[in-house]
Formats: sequence, C-alpha cells, structure tokens
Amino acid sequence: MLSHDHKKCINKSINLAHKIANSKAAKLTPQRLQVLRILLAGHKALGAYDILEIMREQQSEGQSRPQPPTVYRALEFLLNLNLIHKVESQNSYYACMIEKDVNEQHLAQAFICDNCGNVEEKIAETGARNLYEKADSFGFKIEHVIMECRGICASCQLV
Amino acid sequence: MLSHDHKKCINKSINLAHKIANSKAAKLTPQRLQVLRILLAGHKALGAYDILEIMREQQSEGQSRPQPPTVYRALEFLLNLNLIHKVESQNSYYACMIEKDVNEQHLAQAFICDNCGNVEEKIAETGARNLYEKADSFGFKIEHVIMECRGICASCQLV
DNA sequence: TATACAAATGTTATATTATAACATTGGGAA
DNA sequence: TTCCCAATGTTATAATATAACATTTGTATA
Ligand SMILES: [Zn+2]
Ligand SMILES: [Zn+2]
Ligand SMILES: [Zn+2]
Ligand SMILES: [Zn+2]
Repeated sequence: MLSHDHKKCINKSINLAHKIANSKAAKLTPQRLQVLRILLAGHKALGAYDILEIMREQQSEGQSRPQPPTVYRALEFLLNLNLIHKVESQNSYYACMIEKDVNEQHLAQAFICDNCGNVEEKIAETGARNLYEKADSFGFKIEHVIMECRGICASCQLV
Repeated sequence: MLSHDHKKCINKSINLAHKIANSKAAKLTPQRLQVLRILLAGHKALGAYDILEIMREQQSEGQSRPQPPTVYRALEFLLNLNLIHKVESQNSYYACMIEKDVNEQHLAQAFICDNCGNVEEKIAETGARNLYEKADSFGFKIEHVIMECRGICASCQLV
C-alpha cells in the first residue's frame, strides 16, 4: 500500500490536523504532534507502548523520559479530534487516512492485515446506513460504531 | 429486553451448546458450562474478572479457588465454538443470542447499551455483504469481522 | 489390568494495557 | 504582577491477559 507519495500524504495530514485543531481551539502541542507523526510514519497500527518506545528513541537532550500517561494523553487528544482511530480488537492506534474537510465526520471501517500490520481505512456508507436503520428498528440510539475487518491484505496474499 | 421467557431462552442455548460441542467432538466440561451459564444468566457482557468473581461465589466445598487462566481458557473454548462473543471495545464477553442451527455461521452485530450494559445481538446481512464487497475491491481477504454499536438502549432512553 | 498418552485443569508468576492521583510548569487574562 | 488553568511530569497501581510448568483425569491400547 505504499504505492503513493507518502511524504505528501504525511504533510497533507499534518496540515489538516493543524486546521482541525485550530477550528476547535484545541492545541496541537509538540508532544501531541510527535505522536501523530509517529503514527503517520506508516499506515500501520501501533500499540501505546510501541509509541512510547519510539518517543523515547526520539528523545533529545534535556527532555525527560516519557511515561505511559504521556502517550495515553496524546492519544486521547488525537482520538477526540478524530485524527487517529483505535483498533479495538488489538489495542492499537493508527492515523486517520481519510481525506476530509475540517468538521467533516466519517464513520471509519478499518481493514487490518494480520500479517504485515497495514491498515486500510475506508468510509462506511451503506454498511453504516444499515446499522443505523437496524438500531432504529428497536429504538437503540447509536453513539459510536466500531467496524473492523481482520484478515490478509492483497500483497501479503501473494507471498 | 427481558420481555421474553428467559429460562426457556437459557435452556435452548444450553441444548444448542451441547449439540454444537458434540458435532465438533469438543467437550463442554462442567467448568466451561459454568462460564456459559454465568454469561447466559443475563443478556449482558461481563469482563473476565467479573466472571471469575462469580465462579468464586459459586464455588462449592472442596473445589479449588479459580484463577484467571481458568476463566480465559473457558472463554477461549466458548469463543471458538461461537457460543459467546467478545465485545472488543470493552473487553467483555456475552453469550450468543442468535437462534441458529448446529454448523450455521453468523456474523454478529452487537448493540451495547452504555447505561445498563445490555447487549442486543443481530445478524449482519447487508452490512456484511457491503464489507466483503469493499474488501474484494482491493484484494483484502477477510478472516474476522468486528461490528459493535455503543449507545443507549430503548428502555434506558425513557429514563 | 497395567501403561501410556493427551486433554483438561491447577498453580504461580508475570506480561500487557491503561488510569489514578498528585506535583510542577508555563502561558495568557485580569 | 498575580492568578488561573491547561499541559506536562512523576509515581504508583489498576485492569486485562498469558506464559510456563505441575497435576489430574479419562481413555486407548498393549
Ligand atoms: Zn478516519
Ligand atoms: Zn499485509
Ligand atoms: Zn452470536
Ligand atoms: Zn439499556
């Protein structure tokens, strides 16, 4: 899935992140941006402690050694802005890869390769409509939807 | 959602469980049955340690105090037979409530009430088809699908 | 019946994921 | 300047899950 210009992809995402943060008067601090960048480095889902380790590797002189709450706070912030998503079925996190407008909502479907870890994110359309209709039919009010597909991606099937 | 005859509901599920286990030459031992019964007691999702606590309460003389692996082993067994499902977004487990035939597969959609904990399980039809089509479109081979809706159930909205 | 094997269970310890609680810092607003 | 509050730092611990090895139990078969 790295058939695209990933540097451009990252820059686009970071620009959008700044816009979204500004529009909500939320502060995309260096630390939060660092976590976002770590996730944007690849279209893979990483665990919180994987991210922590990378933060420690990237740690420069004079900075204090990051601790778990640091990661979880950044993740929470980014999740709230919908800049990242959590893969509930594996306790991991990936950067949103949907090209969207500021304020645009989207219901994500994640296709996670259990071989290489890549995540392909799609927008749920029909599938989501179906869920909301079904919920309506018995009076359930949906607050949050989780749609994840675990499996093997195209390139991993070739091997 | 307890507008049904729950004793009958439980018995039906347990009969089916025996049939499914037999058909796969899998042993539904007393311990495994105990865990299934605990989950069947209500249409709620319970955490592994909640189940463990109940097992300990139900512990009779001479039996040894159950430990975490005991619960997780039983859960794994029941998950494999599709007799229970995991709510990935809250690390909890509930008894399957789909009336199905032995050997019948189903793709579950769980509607979890964040107020009362009740789970309503539906079979994904349209939604699932949509997912598989989408996956096909970029060569992704789906092994397992997770569809969860978190929200508020009808009766909790009345309060 | 005796032996041997495998599945299930028991037991202890520990790994992994996540949060509570409180202290400190730093950048505006008044 | 003083105050406030959001952000970060720090320490400890909670919650979820599994590894590793010992023991039991049922049953196949020699
Ligand atoms: Zn997204
Ligand atoms: Zn792959
Ligand atoms: Zn089910
Ligand atoms: Zn409810």
